[in-house]
Amino acid sequence: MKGIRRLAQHLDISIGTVSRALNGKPDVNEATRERVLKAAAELGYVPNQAGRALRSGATGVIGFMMQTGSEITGQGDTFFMGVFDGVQTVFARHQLDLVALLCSSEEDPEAYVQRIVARGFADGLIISATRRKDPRIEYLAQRHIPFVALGRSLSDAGHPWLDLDFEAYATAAIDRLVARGHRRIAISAPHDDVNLGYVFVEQSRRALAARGLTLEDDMIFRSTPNEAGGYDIAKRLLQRPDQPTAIVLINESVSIGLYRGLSEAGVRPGRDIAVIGLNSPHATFLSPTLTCFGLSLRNVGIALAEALLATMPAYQADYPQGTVRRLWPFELIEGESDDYRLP
Amino acid sequence: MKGIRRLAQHLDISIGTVSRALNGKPDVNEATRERVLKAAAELGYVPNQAGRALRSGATGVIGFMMQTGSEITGQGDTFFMGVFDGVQTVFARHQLDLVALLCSSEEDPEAYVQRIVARGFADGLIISATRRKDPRIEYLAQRHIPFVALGRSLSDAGHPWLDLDFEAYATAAIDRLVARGHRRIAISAPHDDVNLGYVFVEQSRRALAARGLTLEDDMIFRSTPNEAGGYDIAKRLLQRPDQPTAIVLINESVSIGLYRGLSEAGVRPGRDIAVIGLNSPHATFLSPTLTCFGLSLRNVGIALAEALLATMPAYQADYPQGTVRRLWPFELIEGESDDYRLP
DNA sequence: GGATATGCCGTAAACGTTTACGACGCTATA
DNA sequence: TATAGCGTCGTAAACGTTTACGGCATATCC
Repeated sequence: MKGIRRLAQHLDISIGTVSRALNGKPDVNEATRERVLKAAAELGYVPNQAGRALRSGATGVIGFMMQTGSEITGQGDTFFMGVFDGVQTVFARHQLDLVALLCSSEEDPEAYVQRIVARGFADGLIISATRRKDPRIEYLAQRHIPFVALGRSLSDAGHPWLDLDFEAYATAAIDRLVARGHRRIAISAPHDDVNLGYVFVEQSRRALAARGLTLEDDMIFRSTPNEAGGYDIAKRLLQRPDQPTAIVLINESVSIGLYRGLSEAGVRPGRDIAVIGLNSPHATFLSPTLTCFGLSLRNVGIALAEALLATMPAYQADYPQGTVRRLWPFELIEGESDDYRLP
Repeated sequence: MKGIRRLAQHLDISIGTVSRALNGKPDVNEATRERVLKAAAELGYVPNQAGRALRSGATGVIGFMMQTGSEITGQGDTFFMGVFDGVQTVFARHQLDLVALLCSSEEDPEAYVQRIVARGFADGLIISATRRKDPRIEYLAQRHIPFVALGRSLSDAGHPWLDLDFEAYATAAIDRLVARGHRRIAISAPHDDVNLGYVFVEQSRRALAARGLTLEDDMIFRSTPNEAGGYDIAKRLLQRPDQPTAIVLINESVSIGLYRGLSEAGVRPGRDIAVIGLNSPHATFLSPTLTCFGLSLRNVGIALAEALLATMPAYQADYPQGTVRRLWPFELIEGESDDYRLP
């Protein structure tokens, strides 16, 4: 005898009452409820996931989907760890468990999400690294699976999303550089169709145009979003006859490799070239210090969790209604890397 | 009508036969098996996780347990991403899904693992960041839950484990430094009781003793295993009257902060102090280049997965028997950071 | 005091799948 | 021809939980 039966037998009451007591249903005496909770704790009873899920459809699990694999990663750094931290503080209040769904780079993300959904793996999903056109969104929305996207997309299904305000970042960074006299400003960009890349490139273009400048195509340095990509950018950038005098980076890790590539050529950020990037634990310790934009990943995680729960019937009572679509602002952290000024 | 019933109705055969066909059971005609597989693909049928798990006990999911939370992380970097990559290539062959079980820093790891097991969440577990004495191991072994540990522990339950060879690392690094004339050699260490910290400290002590040197307690710089910890080490190290002339680091990220802290004081690795660390994507791009020890995380992941599957009855036919207990060797990557020599 | 409401609890069906068991038709053997 | 064996398939019971439903007390009302 095991499971809820054992608990019921031990207490000499029916399994129905035990279940109701544990799940906080109304029609159960407070005295017996306490007896049940006490016994459950003593016997270490934990409801079986499969049984519960099969009957009620709820698993008590929220999945955070992320891609793995050598190329795409680089994003996979401490970024997600910070977000997880925030998400979990919210979920803990509802006895929800957060698990990371690791989609291999060899598997199609849409097929993966379909599999997860069909298997009834999680009650809700958080998807990240949204593509400009993202089939996952359409699929989830159509099936009415509760989900929230970290990142916008052209695929609009009236779904909730959160995103970092890369437009504001591009504008602020470029305005700052233009104000310091820069005219030939380069930017970095991912070479896949992840949405933030598009947003960043286009807004950079507009910000430059507003200052009477144009973003030439060869001033867009596409790279893998990791340290090696940054190193590669430095090499390509330095061998150009019309070197840019400043560069704005869209990824946290590329600054590391960029610094290295520049220093090998004796080029020093803040003295010979202006660099603006995004904040991260290791970017913080670059020398010379990186002028960067950052935000509280934990707060993003909290907002992400709340946005998701607001769409789930079982939890939405505790959260403000309405599908949230929210841009999260960056804050400037002044460093030395953009001290380089032109007349 | 949905699920397997729909598929059976569509094919006009019983659900039992459909199930047997899909699961590769012997007593089913090859022709009908093909019909079933074809129809399943067309209708996009995926067996419901809960139903399957409830009946057969198998979920098709392997959990990789890792801690989240601001303090402990720092390990959470690209390290795990590399391991995941290897694990998944093995699991893909068996239609097993890898998910990361994120244990919040506010929850007791043992309670967490008990909850996961009692819920019947996964068929097998990979646990990481093993403690010197780790209650998770005893619990899992006692319940006969298939698992493998990434990291050794004093808690020996005859269980399979893999670990990086930190003894060899300590010995090689210290021998190298001693050969270059160093006598006052410092090491870094975590301040919790994670097993690798203990191993590293003790082996460093032995390696020094073998050279007639002693590891003074105040030459052990305990810190958080991240960039900030490295920065802190630099500050503490520099204000000492009897500054060490060399330091060996046990973590991948601390080198970043250490470099920064040293450079602020005008101390340059390889010229004024010798530094040896562990390899990582960002350590690779430090300047001056870091002399470090590294290995293929992907291969570690592959070995980890194979070690786990070898203990699971459903899969062990494909893998060599015997519980694996294996140390993984580091390889030296020579850099400039330990060029500093003493007479 | 009878009818009605209320609080609490037990019963049993249902969720979707796997699998032990038995049934059926066919072939091979005696 | 009778029997045994084999290949294939359908039937139905289980897995552990939740929950609709009904039943039994006790309290409340006229």
